[in-house]
Amino acid sequence: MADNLLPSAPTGRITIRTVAEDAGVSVAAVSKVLRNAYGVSDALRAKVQGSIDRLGYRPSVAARGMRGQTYTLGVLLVGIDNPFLSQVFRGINQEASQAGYKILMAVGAAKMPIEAALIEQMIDNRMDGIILVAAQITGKMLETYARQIPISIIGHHEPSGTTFDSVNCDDIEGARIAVRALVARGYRDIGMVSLAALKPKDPDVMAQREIGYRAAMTEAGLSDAIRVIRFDNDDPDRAAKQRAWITSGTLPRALFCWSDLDGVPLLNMARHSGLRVPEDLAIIAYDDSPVAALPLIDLASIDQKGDRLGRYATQALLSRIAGRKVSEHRLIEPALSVRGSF
Amino acid sequence: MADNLLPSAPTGRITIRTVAEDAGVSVAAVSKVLRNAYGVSDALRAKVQGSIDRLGYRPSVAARGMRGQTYTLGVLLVGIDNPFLSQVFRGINQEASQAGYKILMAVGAAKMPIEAALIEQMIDNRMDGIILVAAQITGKMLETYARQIPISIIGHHEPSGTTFDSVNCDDIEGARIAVRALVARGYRDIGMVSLAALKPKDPDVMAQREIGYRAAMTEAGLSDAIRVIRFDNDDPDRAAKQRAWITSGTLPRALFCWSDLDGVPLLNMARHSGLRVPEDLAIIAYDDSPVAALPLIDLASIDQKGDRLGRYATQALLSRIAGRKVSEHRLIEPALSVRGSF
DNA sequence: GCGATTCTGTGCACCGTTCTACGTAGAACG
DNA sequence: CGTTCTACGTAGAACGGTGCACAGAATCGC
Repeated sequence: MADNLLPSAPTGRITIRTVAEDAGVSVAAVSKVLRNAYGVSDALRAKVQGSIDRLGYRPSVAARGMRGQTYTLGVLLVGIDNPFLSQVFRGINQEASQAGYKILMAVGAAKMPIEAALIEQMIDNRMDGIILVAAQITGKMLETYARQIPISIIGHHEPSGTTFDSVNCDDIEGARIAVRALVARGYRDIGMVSLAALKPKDPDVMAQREIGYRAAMTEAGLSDAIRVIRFDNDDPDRAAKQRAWITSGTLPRALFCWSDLDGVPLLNMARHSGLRVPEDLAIIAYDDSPVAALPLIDLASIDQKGDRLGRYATQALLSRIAGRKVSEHRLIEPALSVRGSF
Repeated sequence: MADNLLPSAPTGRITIRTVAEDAGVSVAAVSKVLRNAYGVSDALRAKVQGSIDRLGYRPSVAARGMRGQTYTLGVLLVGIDNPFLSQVFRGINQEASQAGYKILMAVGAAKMPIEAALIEQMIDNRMDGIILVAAQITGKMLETYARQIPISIIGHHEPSGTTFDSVNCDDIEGARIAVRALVARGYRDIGMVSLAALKPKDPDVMAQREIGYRAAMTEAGLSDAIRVIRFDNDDPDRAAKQRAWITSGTLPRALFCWSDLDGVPLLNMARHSGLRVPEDLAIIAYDDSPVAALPLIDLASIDQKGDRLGRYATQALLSRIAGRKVSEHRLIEPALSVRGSF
């Protein structure tokens, strides 16, 4: 069909060869300067650097990727519309750029096959390492990929993993903090709002928060009041079902919600349907997103310290790339942002 | 038995050579199958495809990038925490994956030098094309980059540009719609909240919205009431200044706000400080983000149809990659999401 | 029946780097 | 003054694909 291949290359690309010629040295010498490799005199370095600057040369990542490093990290996010993720991303970006690494990211829609394809894409693109943020990918596939490329993961509790590193906020403790705070205010009938999980996997942050919730309830002698309400993330009638539940009259007195993503809408529905928060319904959610902090919302929430998660995960990845062989699993402490919703 | 006489190490990565050996054909033949190139019989294609599937072969993007296409598009977003952008991204993703293209994205923090560096990075990474979303980059640099790589841009009004394509929501019209809606309800004293711009550039969406605001006010015979209030995006005391303004008693009766990003907080501050919306202050903002639709917020907003912007921009980019030479500048119509805030 | 014209598949020269192995000049050594 | 070090620089083979030029087989036209 379209064989009108017009070679629109007016100016030949500036390659390492152009630079070498310009500086009157060998290609290998330029490469050495580029990589700060051993065996370059100051005179040669200056000469080459001069040519590089003058010509505005930039090495081709593609060509680099065929033999050496690309100095690029891949970041796989579950979604793009979650403000918690943007905190994490900020942390990653900061740490990576400081170390002279570039970031390319992809968005995985919380579906395993899509995530797998994206990870493979990153491997194909010869990234030096990958950071997975709250990915759905399971332990087995994770191990497989981690053998092919350094991986650092956020939001996946699997401290037994040996081929990858992880950084997490202590989700069990986060849930505990929330429940304890509610108990301290005198609430007894405390339910938890979670996602539907066909097979709740331990590594999942959600599972951890449920564990924390149950533990804290039991510790407070409230094991009889334990109640987990689930809303399927893929359900098209999700909002309607939440609304129906809020107005059903069967609500617990207080709610611990897995995320602001549900917490904010639930609080909205409650107030809108005439319930007073916290007088009729107390809520503490998770993620401490900016929306939760709005005066009209004023939703208490557990702060996961996303930027710190991002920074630590990047540090771990870089040290793994640098050669570390043993895996590292770090846990940071969450905190409650107290607001008027409980 | 099958001792490998050829240098293809059994342990090494599965390359095009491995596949060729396995299928008993030449490397060139495999490459042809990969690229759907001309001159391949069905028999050969089937044989090669079989080997590819069996071996789980995936071509190296880096190697491809050195000669041919990478089938990867770069997306540069201004930020990650803006819900409007996630709509756009969804549209891009949908259209690109349908055409067999992969997406890699980067985030530019609305700073020109950072954006420039990221664009260069994408060129270095041999992306087939780039989509810029609401980038700050100016016309001149844009032209320069567009000569090196196909570029399609969203949120940048410059229909005179010949080297790149653009897709925009009609921002002048969007502002007009908002002002007209306010006028129709009887409001006269209508102010606009905008960003601080040292030198307001025409291509900027903000400038366009201001033009629309002024035009609509003039058309309604309200040119005397024209009033633009600016808040610098980089000001650390931004929130405090907004709060001070809201409580200053010098507010206009109605507000057209450049984005929900400011509209939602302003509405919050207003209600929180005792003002009734819309009885004391009417507001229409821009972007129609999910937060605006929350019952407790209920903020009227101009819908930019982000996913359609994303889809069109991707289509334009792909057709440009396919060989189109003349540039294409498309404009789509915004719409008002009516809510209780005015 | 024979040259001309498709149709298929192959060989090989790239693409722009990195990296190993090696050559060479000058300094240090005995 | 010859020999060994050391430091610097170079040549050339990868890396994993693409795509041009071409050869051999099959089909066609007359």
